[in-house]
Amino acid sequence: MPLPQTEAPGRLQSELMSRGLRMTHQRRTILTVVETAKQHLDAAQILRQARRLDPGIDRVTVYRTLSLLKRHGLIDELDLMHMQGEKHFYERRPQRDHIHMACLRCGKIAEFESDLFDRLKGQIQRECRFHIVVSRLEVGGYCAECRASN
Amino acid sequence: MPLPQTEAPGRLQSELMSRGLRMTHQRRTILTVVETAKQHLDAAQILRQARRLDPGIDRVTVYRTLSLLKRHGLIDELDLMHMQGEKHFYERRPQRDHIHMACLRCGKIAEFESDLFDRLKGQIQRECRFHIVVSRLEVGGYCAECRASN
DNA sequence: CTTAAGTTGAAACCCAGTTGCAATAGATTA
DNA sequence: TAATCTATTGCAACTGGGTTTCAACTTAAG
Ligand SMILES: [Mn+2]
Ligand SMILES: [Mn+2]
Ligand SMILES: [Zn+2]
Ligand SMILES: [Zn+2]
Repeated sequence: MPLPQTEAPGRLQSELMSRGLRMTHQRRTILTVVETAKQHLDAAQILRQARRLDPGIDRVTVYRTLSLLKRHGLIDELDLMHMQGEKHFYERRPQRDHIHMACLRCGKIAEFESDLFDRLKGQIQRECRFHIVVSRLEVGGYCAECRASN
Repeated sequence: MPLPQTEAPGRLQSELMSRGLRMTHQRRTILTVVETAKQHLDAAQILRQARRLDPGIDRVTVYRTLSLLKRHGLIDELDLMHMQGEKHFYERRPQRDHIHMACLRCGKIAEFESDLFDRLKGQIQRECRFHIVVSRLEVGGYCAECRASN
């Protein structure tokens, strides 16, 4: 069952519309999936979720929409240490960047915001005269639980 | 022409041998390539270089050796923002971690060591009780030259 | 030298992501 | 509202980076 077009646009959607991009039914669906995701989703998961709202949607449209969102800086692409396969994960770009920690034993992903991280980016921009558009800090290791139960 | 086996072993090589791993001719060749690389190389580049020393070497052996080195923490795997294709790049793990900056316009890769980065990792280990095994900070943006000539 | 386990190359395979193209659907204009 | 123009879509074929399988071959130990 297609989404009603009366649906209130989310932030991603209004962001794209304000940039003069065509708002298609498929895009609206994919944006909704990304916007309401509770964890980091890969392209296949996004496709599956999107198909529950609009069964006709094709995976190529998911990939195209993800690149569009990436190009516009509205989502971030993550590797999450490529713990199984080479796929990438996506999340709405947050107001403030965060770090991703991937446990190499249990696979759990944790997030962490840090003032030190913000300062580090500031240092890079100043000392390297490098204008940062996107940044990704991912660490792999062992979480507290996995270290305990060992 | 195969490398003479009298060749003095590099750090990677002696590290692997000290861990009781079999030192084959192919591994020696690949280790030499990685060890003497002047830039970040992807698997295909490593294969090409290795074949110049030992033409019979197969790409599957390159991939297997790279995973071996990764598993032993002797090399780091980088995305470098996946600026063309989905390939990965490799470098010998340095004594001190560094940050990679990829210019989205000219493609240049710069490296940067920072005390703030070391402190940030310390903070993560302490405050998140997360034992870091590997860390990767990559930023994409615009280098000084590209910002000037625009 | 013999032996046993680890490693190799070749070929087939896998999977995430991309490309080409004709049909379709947004947005704009009249 | 209808015509128009152009961006977007779905499908199918394709690409590229990396992996699996397995028989033949090395390596290191004894
Ligand atoms: Mn990657
Ligand atoms: Mn996140
Ligand atoms: Zn864990
Ligand atoms: Zn540049």
